[in-house]
Amino acid sequence: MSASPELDAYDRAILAILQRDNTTPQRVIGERVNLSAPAVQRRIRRMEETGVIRANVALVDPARVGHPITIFVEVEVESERAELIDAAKRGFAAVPEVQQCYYVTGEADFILVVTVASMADYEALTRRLFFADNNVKRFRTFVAMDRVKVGLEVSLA
Amino acid sequence: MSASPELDAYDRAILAILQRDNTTPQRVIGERVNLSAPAVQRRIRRMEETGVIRANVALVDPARVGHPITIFVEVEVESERAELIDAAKRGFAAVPEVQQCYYVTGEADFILVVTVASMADYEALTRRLFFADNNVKRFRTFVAMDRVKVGLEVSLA
DNA sequence: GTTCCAAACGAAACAAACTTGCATTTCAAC
DNA sequence: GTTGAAATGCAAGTTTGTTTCGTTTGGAAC
Repeated sequence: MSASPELDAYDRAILAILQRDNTTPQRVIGERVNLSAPAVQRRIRRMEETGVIRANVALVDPARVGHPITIFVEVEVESERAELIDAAKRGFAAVPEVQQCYYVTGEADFILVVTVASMADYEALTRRLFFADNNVKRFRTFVAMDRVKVGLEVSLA
Repeated sequence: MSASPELDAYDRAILAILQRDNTTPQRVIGERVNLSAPAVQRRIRRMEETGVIRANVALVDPARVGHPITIFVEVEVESERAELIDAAKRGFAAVPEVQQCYYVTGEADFILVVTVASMADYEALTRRLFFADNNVKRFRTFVAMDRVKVGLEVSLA
């Protein structure tokens, strides 16, 4: 899971395809990158084992499963004592509505991406998550009007 | 792609599995949700056709492909004229390093998630993206120290 | 309660994709 | 050149995905 045996151009080409559609048959991938299907398969397996590929998932449209609202939250904490920060990380990560959580530098300490069914639900969430937590000094809310670009694709250029 | 024939408990159970691992065999899914493999298959295909499932992708660890730095950027524009906003959307979305882009309400107009190889690269990106654009009034940078929770999973509770 | 229809289901046959074993090739170090 | 480790392609074998088809289910109209 740790060794980084260096990715070559084949690996990158395969990743570029899988990042967009991991249902692409290995035979087709092989044709596009000029390798046989077994070679492709072995490279994929190796990248999965070494953690280059972290997961294979279906991307679901939040609006179609009852979460039409996406919200960004900047959270500022009172104390940055390590154990309090760790507790905050665990707390945020455990909430299903919190889709993403980052610990950041700058004018905020955490940035969260949240999906909810309604603003009322968001309001209830802020109560549970921020107002009930003594270590949260302040938070700022940004409601997404347009999800211009959504994904976790990484540039391989 | 538009009709919403309402998802039932089976569909949700299937989605919950696919959101975490879309390589799970249909038979296994069937066993877990109490359906036959063909039934599972038909439901998945329907959800793909109707857009509930937007894509099937491999999630790649950015650090392992040369992009160890994740950055949030709040962008504030001068004018919110529709055509300028649309131009900004297209411009941001076209940049490979811009992994996510949202048009938001609040103290900023856009929030970007960017992955880069180095701060020097980020500096170069800001030059191209913000300083060269007359409509960008100001931007704020938040560098991720810890990617506490990363994903696009949607709560189905 | 019965009839009818459309939608969804399961079992089995079928097709496609994945996986493994093995001989060959590649390439760098000697 | 020779050697050895690593990767490759081919072909066989296995698993998974897909289609067919007859049956069941769940309503709506009667």
